[in-house]
Amino acid sequence: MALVSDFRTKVLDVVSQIKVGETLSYGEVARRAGSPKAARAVGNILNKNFNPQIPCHRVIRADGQVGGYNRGGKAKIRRLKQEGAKLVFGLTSAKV
DNA sequence: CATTTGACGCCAA
DNA sequence: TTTGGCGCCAAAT
Repeated sequence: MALVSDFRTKVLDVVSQIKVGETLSYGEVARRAGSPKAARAVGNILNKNFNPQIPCHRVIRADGQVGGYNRGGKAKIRRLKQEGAKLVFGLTSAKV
């Protein structure tokens, strides 16, 4: 009953496990959720399930980009910087 | 029920 | 190195 869809629940669970200052990529979350190729699905799930309990803003792309955010990528970056996450630099990946 | 979209990821040109 | 295209999964329409 509690299982709406294994993936959805698992993804939300994994994301909620992210600690402060840590950032996971969609691919990583997808892999933990049980499907290493469901990175797209992960983004979709988070996008339609913005749970205040889940730090979806700590989930970024594998390229190092922040990706997107229901509130706007800017807000996401802001939140990550505020928590001390290793953000490259805004939206443009400044590959040092 | 089938099709389209979407916060991605990786390979090829 | 950069840009483009394909592949994969789930949810929405």
